[in-house]
Amino acid sequence: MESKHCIDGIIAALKKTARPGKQAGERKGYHHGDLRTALIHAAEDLLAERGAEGFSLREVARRAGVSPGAPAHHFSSAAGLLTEIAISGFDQLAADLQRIAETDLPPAERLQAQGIAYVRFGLKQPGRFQLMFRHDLLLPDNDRLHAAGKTAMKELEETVRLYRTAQGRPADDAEVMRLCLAIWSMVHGFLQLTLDGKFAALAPDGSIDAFVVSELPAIIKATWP
Amino acid sequence: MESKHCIDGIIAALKKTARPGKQAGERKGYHHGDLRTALIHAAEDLLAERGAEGFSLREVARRAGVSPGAPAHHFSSAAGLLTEIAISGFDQLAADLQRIAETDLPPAERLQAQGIAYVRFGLKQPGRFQLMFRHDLLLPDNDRLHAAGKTAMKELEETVRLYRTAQGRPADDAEVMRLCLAIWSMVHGFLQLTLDGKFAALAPDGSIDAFVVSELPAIIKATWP
DNA sequence: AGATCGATCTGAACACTGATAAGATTGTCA
DNA sequence: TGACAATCTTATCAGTGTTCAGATCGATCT
Repeated sequence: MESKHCIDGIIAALKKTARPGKQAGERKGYHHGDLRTALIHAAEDLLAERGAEGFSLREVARRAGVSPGAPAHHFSSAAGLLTEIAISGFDQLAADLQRIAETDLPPAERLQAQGIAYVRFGLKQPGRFQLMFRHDLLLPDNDRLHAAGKTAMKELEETVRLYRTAQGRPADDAEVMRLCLAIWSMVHGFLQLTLDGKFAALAPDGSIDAFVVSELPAIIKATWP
Repeated sequence: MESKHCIDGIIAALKKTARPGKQAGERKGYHHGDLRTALIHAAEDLLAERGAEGFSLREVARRAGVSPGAPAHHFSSAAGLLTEIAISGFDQLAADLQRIAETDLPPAERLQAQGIAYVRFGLKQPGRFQLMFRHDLLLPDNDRLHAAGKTAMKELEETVRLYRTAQGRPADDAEVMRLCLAIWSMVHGFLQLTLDGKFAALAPDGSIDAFVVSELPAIIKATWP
């Protein structure tokens, strides 16, 4: 009995890490085995390929080799599936920011690095990033989603507090919040405008990402030296 | 002959300003008379009610009292109609910014006022604003759209140039561009995050607009004094 | 071991969407 | 008046998310 349960756990873990089922038709029988995570993986792939607007729940089911009605047994709706992906996106973002917070860089450089990391995150995963800020595609009032978003922002908040105190300026909650909103807004807007192609004319050779990554540090450092 | 054409012009002008056809069934006969502008008005109303995601070309046709296929004779596609609305949005935004540029405020206050005007524009017309930055819903490579966007940004650019020279700091093209990107990114990101509800937790009494309008000036002035 | 039962998936609906094409209608112009 | 081009209707197509009765399967209980 006990050994059986143990083996089941190992098998389930192997299935998750091995990422099977990406090819349709790999299924053993009527039951998929781990459809929930297979759907999430398929959705992440689709999001990476076509962006948030090219997403389609039926296409995800198709890629998982399953009928259009199958996802309903694992997610309340398309928004439910997308919400999971948005949550893991905020988790990844928080991890990226935390990695910088744990360095021994001076506060100013730490702040700048976090801003750059925010933009890099969005450039690497445009579809996922834009999804994270499309509340019309996500479940409203989802506690885990809100919590994940706040966790990511806490990373920035702590850095801002250090930055202010290192500057010898007041670091009360109101001042910290204002600077948080300021830098978050700037990197977020910069990223959104980039992803929407509004800076296309500024990059002569057509490589927007290169332009963005080269100009952004100068912009941030000029604003918050 | 000539008087007839003249009268036709007057009638057409009256129709445009009077905004008829908002109620379905007001049509005289088989032909609508001024369906193109009626569709634009209906689309603007729908956008104001349900936002960019609630938009539907069929619903617009329904509101104009016309069949689903009718819009195809006036716009190449749904994106064609939405592009017209985005263009007029950039025109309005440019006018708002220009109104401030024509005042005799000192450059710093002028810059701050333009940032605040940008956010106010988006708060007043959230659906239209978000549409303006959803290139997946608009016609790609539309010259008039790109031109309208650039015109709006020129208003900001001139103010930035004044601001830099008034500060006695270098105002070459590269520096002006960087500051333009910085302030545009911040107000744009601030607005996007607000409209996506990411600041909802910060406004205690639930009135986000009031919170935003009260905090934004402090944030901008703290960043660019 | 065998029956049962809940979880899982299918397949077919339903009500939508945007786009397209053939035909009906109308205004205009020669 | 007749012809023509612009305009609008109607029907159709392919696609979407969601729902639901029924098929299938794994696991659990007797």
